[in-house]
Amino acid sequence: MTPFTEAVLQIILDIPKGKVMTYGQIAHMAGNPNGARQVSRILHAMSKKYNLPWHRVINKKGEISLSGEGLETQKQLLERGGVKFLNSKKVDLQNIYHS
DNA sequence: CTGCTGACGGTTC
DNA sequence: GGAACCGCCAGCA
Repeated sequence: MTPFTEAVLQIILDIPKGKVMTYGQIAHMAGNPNGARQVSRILHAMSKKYNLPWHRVINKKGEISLSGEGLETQKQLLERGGVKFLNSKKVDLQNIYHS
């Protein structure tokens, strides 16, 4: 477990309900400005072992990067938290959390 | 240990 | 405005 991974997990857990963050933002805050991709890897791997709110993480366009059922699951979870959607994939950019 | 993959993002055509 | 390319490096077989 690298410090980067830990930081990423912390940040994700720290995202307030009803807000979302982009991979790039998280990576940058975790101390790795170019580690957006690693964030996605961490999400995938760690959400199985830990109970992570992975659904609060989206790409920079403000869209959900998944498709099919994953997309619907994420959408449901976000809407349940009060996040508004502009369309089936895109999240309202005002819901993006920045500290 | 080695190599491949990828829930991304910035830059360059 | 949009497609293509490249760098980044943590997991996993």
